[in-house]
Formats: sequence, C-alpha cells, structure tokens
Amino acid sequence: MARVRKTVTIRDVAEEAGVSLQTVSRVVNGGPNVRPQLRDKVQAAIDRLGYVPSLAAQRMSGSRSYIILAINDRERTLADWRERRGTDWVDQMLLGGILTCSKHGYRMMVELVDTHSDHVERELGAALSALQPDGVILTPPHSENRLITELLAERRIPFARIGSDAPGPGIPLTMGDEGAAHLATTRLAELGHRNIAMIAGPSAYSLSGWRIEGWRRALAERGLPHEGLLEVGDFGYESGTRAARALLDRNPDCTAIIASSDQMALAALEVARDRGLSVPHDLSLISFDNTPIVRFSQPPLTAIDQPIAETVSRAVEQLIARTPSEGAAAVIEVAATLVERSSTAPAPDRA
Amino acid sequence: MARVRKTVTIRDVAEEAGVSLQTVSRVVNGGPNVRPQLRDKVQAAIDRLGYVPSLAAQRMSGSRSYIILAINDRERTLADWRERRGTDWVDQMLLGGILTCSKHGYRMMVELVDTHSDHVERELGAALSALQPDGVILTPPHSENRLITELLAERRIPFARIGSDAPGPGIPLTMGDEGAAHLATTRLAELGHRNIAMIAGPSAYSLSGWRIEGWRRALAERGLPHEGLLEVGDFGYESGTRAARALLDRNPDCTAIIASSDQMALAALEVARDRGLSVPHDLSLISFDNTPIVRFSQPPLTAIDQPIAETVSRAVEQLIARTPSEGAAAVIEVAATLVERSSTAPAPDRA
DNA sequence: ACAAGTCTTGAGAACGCTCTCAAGATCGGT
DNA sequence: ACCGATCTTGAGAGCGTTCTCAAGACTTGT
Repeated sequence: MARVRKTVTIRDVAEEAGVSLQTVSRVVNGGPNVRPQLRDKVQAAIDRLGYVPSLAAQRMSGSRSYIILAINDRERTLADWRERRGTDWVDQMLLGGILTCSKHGYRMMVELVDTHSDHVERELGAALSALQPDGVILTPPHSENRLITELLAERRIPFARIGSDAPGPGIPLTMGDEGAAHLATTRLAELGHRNIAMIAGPSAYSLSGWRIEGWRRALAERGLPHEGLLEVGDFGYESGTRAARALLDRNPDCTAIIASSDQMALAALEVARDRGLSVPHDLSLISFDNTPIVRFSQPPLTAIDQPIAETVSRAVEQLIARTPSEGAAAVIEVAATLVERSSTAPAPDRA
Repeated sequence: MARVRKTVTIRDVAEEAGVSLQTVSRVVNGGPNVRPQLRDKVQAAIDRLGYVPSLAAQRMSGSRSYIILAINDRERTLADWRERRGTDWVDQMLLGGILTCSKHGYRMMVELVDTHSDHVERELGAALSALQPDGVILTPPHSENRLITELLAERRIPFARIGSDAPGPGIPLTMGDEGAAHLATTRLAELGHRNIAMIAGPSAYSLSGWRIEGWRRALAERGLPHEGLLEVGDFGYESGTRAARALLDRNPDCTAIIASSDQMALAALEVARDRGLSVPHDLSLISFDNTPIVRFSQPPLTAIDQPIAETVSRAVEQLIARTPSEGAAAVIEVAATLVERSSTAPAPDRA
C-alpha cells in the first residue's frame, strides 16, 4: 500500500482507474450494474491508493451519516465516573455498540444529556443537528422522556428505547427485568427463604417497577409475604445502606435480600457484616447488574446479569436495518441471566 | 424555540437576518470585524431558528473536523469487557475526554485497533481517512508503536502519546509511574517492611519498566533488597495468582507486595487468603489503577490512583490548542496519588 | 435485421459550510 | 475636506461525495 501524503479522494481513484467519479462511487457502495471487469479495475485502484471515503463528504451528499448516537444521563454517568462507583454501564454499552456498529461500517458516539434540565430539548437538538445521526439509542431514564422521544419522532430519526416497553414511536427493548426478578425471588424461595426483601430502584426508572412486579409475582405464587419487605433506593451505595438497615430493623426474620443494583447489594453486605450476620449463612443476597465489583467482594455476589452490551447491540442492528419505525414495533427482550456465586445459600433453620 | 421540521441551515439564518452567509458564518465562529449591532441581529436569528452548524459540512469546507479520536487496544479492551474484568480504563478515558471535548465544542470517538496484527496501518489509516480527526490520542501499548506514530506524523495529524516519554513526534504524557511506584515502596518501607515485592506488568508497556525503576530506586535508597522480589504478570487475574504464589514461595519473609494492576493485587489477596495470611496483618498490598473493584474487596485495597481521566483531558486540551507538535514537546506528567485503604499496615514483628 | 428494451457509464448539480478576494463604508491625519 | 488605511460586508468558488438524468452499448424478440 502506497504511503499517503495527501488525502486520497474519489477523484484520484477515478483518475487512476480511468473511469468517472460515479463509477467509483458505485463500486465503493456495492452498487449494481457495473461490469465485473471494470469493477475489478476500480477495486484495484482503490486498494493501490488506499482510498477510504470521507464520512463527512458522504454525509454532505445527502446519504447516511453512518453515525449512531447513544444518549446517556449526564448527571448519573458523571457521578459514577468521578467517584469510580463501579458501574460499567457506559463501558458495556459503548463497546457493545462500537463492535456492532463497526461490523456494519457505522460509528458510535456517546452524548451525555441532562434529563432534569429544561435544556434537554436544546442540548439534544444541538447534538442532532451537529451530528445528524442515522439512529439514536436512548437509555434509562431517558427512554421514556416525552420531550426527547417527541423531538426524535418529529425529526424522523429512528431511535431505540432501552428499558422501555411503552407503545409509541421508537423501538422498545427491555432486559427482562420482571422475569429476572421473578427468577431471583423464586431461586431464593427454593432455597427455603420465606421473608425475601427487595431494595428497589427509583420509580423514575420503569425497570424499577418491573422488578418489583416480578418479585411480587413470585412471592404471590408461593404465598409468601411482601408487606414491609420493600425499600426504595437510588441505586447508590448510601441509599443501599439506609435501605438494608431499615429492612433488617423492621424484619428480624428476613433472610434474603434482592438489591436492584450491585452497589446497593454491596452496601447491604456491609450492613450485614456490621450486624454480625454472615452472608450467605444468615442472609442471602442477590444483586442486579453483575458489574465487576461484585466478583471480588467477600463473598462474591450472586447476581442478575444485565445483558447491556447485547441489548445495545440489538438496538444498533435494528436501527441500521431502519425498520420503518412507524407502526408500533414489537418489544425486543434480551433475557437477563442469574449468575450464582457465593452470596446465596439455603435459609437458616430457625423453626 | 421554533419546532424544526427540516434541518436549519446557515442559509436559513442568513435569510432570516437579512445578511449574507458569510456574515452568519463569522458570527457563528466568533470571527472578528462584525458590527455589534449586526452580530446581535444574526445571533437572534440563530437562536430563533435553533441553528447549529453541521459538523460534516464544516469538515467539508476545509476547516476542522472537531473530532478527537482515541485509540485503544482492541484485544485487551474486548477481553476486559466481555469478561467484565473490572478495568475502567475505557470509561475513565472516554468520559474524561468527552467532557473536555464538549467544553471546546469537539467530539470524541473511540477506535479499537489491534496492535498485533499487521493490519494496524490499514485499520488505523481507514479510520483516519473516514473520520479525519483533528487529533488522536494514543494509549498504551500503542503509544510507542512505530508504525502508528509514523503514520500519524506523516499525515500531519497532531497526536498525544499517553504513557510514553520517548522523544519523537506527538505530545508525550505520563502518569508519573516511576514516582508513584517510588511513593508506594517508600510508604511500605516506612511501615517497617523490608522485603517488598513487586508484580510488574508486561514489558511491552513502558510504564511497567518505570514502575520497576521507581520500586528499585526506593529500595536502593534504604538499602533494601530486590533480588528475587520481582515477578512479571500481564495485568490479568490469573497471572497475578501465579506471580503471588511464586513470590511467596520464594520469599517467606516477604511482607508486602506492590501489584501493577488491581486485578493482580486482588489475585494476590486471594492467594494470601488461601495460605492463611491475613491482609494487612501478615501481608501488605498496594495496587496500581484504583478501579472500583478495589474498594469493595475485603479488605479494601490501598492503591495508586492512575489519573486517567485527567490525563486524557490534558491530552485533549493540548491537541485542541494545536501546539505545533513539531519540535519535541516536553513530557506532560499528571501525578498519580496514593489512596490509603485497609490493605496496608505496619510490618509484623518477627525479629 | 429493426424497434424496444435493459445495462452500463458519465456529466453535472447539489449538500452546508468556510475560504479568498474584492467592493463599499468608515476613519484618521494633515 | 481629501487621501490612504482599516473595517465591514458580500459574492463566488471549492471541499468530497452521491443523486438525477441522459446517452451510448448490448440484448432480445419477432
């Protein structure tokens, strides 16, 4: 491959191959109706020159921008990040997206948007105008933000809503939260636990509700109680501490807790330790997320693995396929799985 | 702000304000020589229409692309990510970069490149041609990859080399590895440890060497031994297990270990536990990285905090300032700090 | 062998922006 | 007031690509 001094343009290739710009463009984009012989000749010139089309120019000429924009909550992301909180949400999502994007010749960009501000519309609008992405991926808690979904629908930009199953524009994807909570609860019930508590996430997240539902359903199926066994946190460590304390104070018989985030679970673990409760001997713990921090705690936590990367990957594929997003797309569900480690054990005997 | 149906272009603004395109462009780019009165009028039109210049078009017209490209090692990143290994390198780097970029109106993109393949040049070349970034950030182990740095220099794209202090094109930035290792070692020596071991990283990373140097220097300053106290790992958990075992087998008197990554340190912690050694009572541990996993282990680990975000942020700023990268830039060093937790204690008495 | 397609190729405009350069307006010094 | 210098504004070209549309080369059916 020849060393390149100046940017190689489609014009250089056309000249090199002795054809018109249009023909080169056709070859590059795999267009039909090009004689095989000519196609080879052009391809050879492309390889020889190391030509790669400029994204900017492609975008300019009215075709796609080949960019997928992923929207994250700025506030939360930054807090997690600055304090090294241990959420690998961005990691998972970005890498899951990047991989799938690049497989299709797309690129992924991350945008942090502040949900609470009333600038949302402006911030997002600016990003959309500047980037003109071919698709947008919304993550909780943006997924069901009216302002955002409407803006996107209005601009006719295909978008995916992760963690939302509501009808409306955009492709909805969920990670099976109801089922996962049901699974975790059932697993604990099978181990003999009868007072299974839940530390839920904030109600602004739909998935918080789904998880509560799954937990309730499993409990109801077995005639187990749920009164007084629910606490709400904000996914953060401190809120987990508060919730676990309240739960344990109120329910001396509680032998199992499901936490809606790894951090809250770790906080519960700490609370248990403080009170001389052994995990899993006296108290079983299951967390949601399965981020890396949960593998190295003592004991390592049993956790529901949220298939973030896989979900984002699916979202990207949907967007690239450009499903005619109009007409209520069916909800895509990527199932979460239970990763058993050492924080769960049969309920202690105390007949 | 008016609801936008079609993309607002600079032309719309010009019309709205009754001026020429050029004038709008000047106002947008803060150009000089525009009468305040006119400037206000144009600005009003911009706000009214919600105009935001298209990145693609800006790039096309020969100005900057407003894109900074961050290059990461594909293999390593993907392994870490798939197995949820707990490196928050990408997170830190991306977010540190995004924040600083957006502060200056730039965007950051992440590219995963495979160092080992001989396609490096092609892969990277393609990314550069497609994106035409205004600057590139190289992370270890790419920072000193000749093929890459030469390609970048040749294309006259300003770039930063993180974790490299070698002379040559590109802005070198380091995180004070030598000093950090020296600091950690000294701290342990002050606690009375006399046999302080190090589990280093692979030699392909310059920082591995720097850390060894810092450790050696601190040891030498106090007349402490280093023979047989060095093991090399690959930053991964398993290699840490191997190294810790070898170290402890060979040096029964070893009471402190510095590991060149959190995962290797956690592995050492596990090895200690297996052998009935209490951390920090029998064995002190200090790790490099300070990723979130290290806060929730038992005990939480004392660690050298690598200021990745800050470093990337500095790199971005340098690139945007477009220092005439020619002419050996001075090495920029962002100092690492020691975060003391509970894995370090005075050396056990065994006179 | 001829009209009526179908393939293949190319010419030229268009995308939204910034650059260069020139023209008109304003200013300062004598 | 007058002339050159400086400010302010605008017209037009050009960036690298794809789109539309038309022209020429080949087929095919009768």
